[in-house]
Amino acid sequence: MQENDIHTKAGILLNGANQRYTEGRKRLIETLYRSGRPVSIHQILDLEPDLAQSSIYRNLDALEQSKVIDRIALKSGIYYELSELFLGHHHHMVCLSCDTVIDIELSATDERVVDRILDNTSRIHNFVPAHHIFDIQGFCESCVLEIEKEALAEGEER
Amino acid sequence: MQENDIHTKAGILLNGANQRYTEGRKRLIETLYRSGRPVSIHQILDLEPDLAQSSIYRNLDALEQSKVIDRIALKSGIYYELSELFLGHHHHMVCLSCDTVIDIELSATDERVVDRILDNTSRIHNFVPAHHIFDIQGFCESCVLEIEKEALAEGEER
DNA sequence: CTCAGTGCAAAGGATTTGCATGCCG
DNA sequence: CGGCATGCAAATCCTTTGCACTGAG
Repeated sequence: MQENDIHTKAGILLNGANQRYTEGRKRLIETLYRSGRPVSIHQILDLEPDLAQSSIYRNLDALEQSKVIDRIALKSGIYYELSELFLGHHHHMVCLSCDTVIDIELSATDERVVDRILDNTSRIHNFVPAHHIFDIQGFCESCVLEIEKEALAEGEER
Repeated sequence: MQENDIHTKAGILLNGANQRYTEGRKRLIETLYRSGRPVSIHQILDLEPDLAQSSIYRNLDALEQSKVIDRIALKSGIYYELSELFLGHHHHMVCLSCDTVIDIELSATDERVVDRILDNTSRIHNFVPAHHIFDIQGFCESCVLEIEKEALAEGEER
């Protein structure tokens, strides 16, 4: 999706929720768009040093409620990204070493399988399903290389 | 697993991590065991009013590092429960209305399917997988009844 | 114009830390 | 005993709130 389309769509979503599309909100959306992956609150505050912190918090709330962005809870904290209305349905891979989060997509088949499991399991427990979270935790390529290098260095010491 | 066995096993795990099995830690484990579901930090603080807050935080950390308990990050906050070493591998169903979290198990077949998807997806992205999180978000039975009741009442008003 | 959004500063909560004391091993 | 764990209070960090001012519609 083009950056222009994003702003148009975000404007419509905000309007529909009786919210204005202000400069500060536009900035946040651009930051999320450019990052291309979930961004932690800490990172957002760093990336937007000249927006008031209080406005950032308030705007993230407004954008979340208007369904422009999604809030993601991970062990390493809260992250935000453009909502699935922009990015489509997807999942996350979280590196347990460096806390980086990347978006991934399952094949259509796998996604269908996950959906079926979701429905069956929900039915068993009289639960009305809304979403599923299927996140993979592990170690990203660069951290694995890092870890292997350290292991090697340790081995040589002995 | 019996309560006695839990304490024995917890003691071994703590010992292995050079940690003592103190009264305060025992209390926390009992609270988690009795709850039978993930418990939020807020709830833990409420349930243990005569333990110092700082000790609770420190002990939750110590227990997590010793793999006695698991920390779970959800949109509604941080939760703790006995680790999978005690409860076995399982997943969570989170009610978006009342924030209750319950443990669920997938059938062996479904679990195998999820594992296969996990492995394939990780391989594509050069990622070394450690765990997967497959949590279901939706509305629990009692909240659905509640919501339906309200909808009905609204309908009658008109 | 008018009201929602902003910035600033202060309040409020949650979590962490320092230090003297207690208790597990 | 010796050192880790505890309790208390203070410090710190994160997030929310109040209020006067600005800008979007």
